[in-house]
Amino acid sequence: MDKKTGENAVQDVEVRKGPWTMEEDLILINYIANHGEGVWNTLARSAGLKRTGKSCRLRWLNYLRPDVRRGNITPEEQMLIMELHARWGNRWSKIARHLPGRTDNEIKNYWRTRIQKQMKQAEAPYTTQNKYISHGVVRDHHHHHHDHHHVDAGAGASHSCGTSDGLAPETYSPMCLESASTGNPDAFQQPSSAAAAMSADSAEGFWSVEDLWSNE
DNA sequence: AAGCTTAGCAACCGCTGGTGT
DNA sequence: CACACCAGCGGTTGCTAAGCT
Repeated sequence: MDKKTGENAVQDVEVRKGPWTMEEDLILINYIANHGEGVWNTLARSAGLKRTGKSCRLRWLNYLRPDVRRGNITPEEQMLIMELHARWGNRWSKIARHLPGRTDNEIKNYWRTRIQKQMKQAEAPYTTQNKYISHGVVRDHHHHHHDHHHVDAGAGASHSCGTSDGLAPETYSPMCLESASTGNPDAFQQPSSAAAAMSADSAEGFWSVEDLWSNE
């Protein structure tokens, strides 16, 4: 009767779901800063987070990662997304690899909420055949060999963390410390330049809430 | 001014392929 | 060889904010 796959061990650890809190973010950030990422289930447990490894991974990759870039898709990026989507269909992660700092999730959301809508309105009444819709595109069969698990970041060295935007309201975005994205984005072991952003009491590489979210 | 609808986004879910035991 | 575990992908949902009537 127990199929506890380690991740779902609902025995004594109740698993949290839903939106992440600042505290949880901090725990995750600090843990990864000190121990590195990987083996997410173990990480979740060791860090003391009552989350699944999956959830931690997602949170980190899509949101907390220093080199992640959110909001304000530029027109150039939009063009690229449309182009790549026309070529590959819904291969979001593949597309994302060509947009430094962007995640598959964000591109997917962007596509669905904006581009798809735009096209629907533009393509309009007459055309019965949407030349753009992904249905017929490269849907060979369900194969996605995830080539690598790092985006080829490092190319986009100039991520200004979305602060230089005049557009989005910008939800709370913790990682607005200029990350050393030009190194190895994966490791993040020693937040060298980020360490500069830390205030005094974070001597041993522990970031406090004030360091990340300056609540005005 | 209040209620209702729509848009946007963060996060979850199920599934797949790869790898180690 | 079979089984178990892990990482990753893409689809989908649920919640909140914004816009509209």
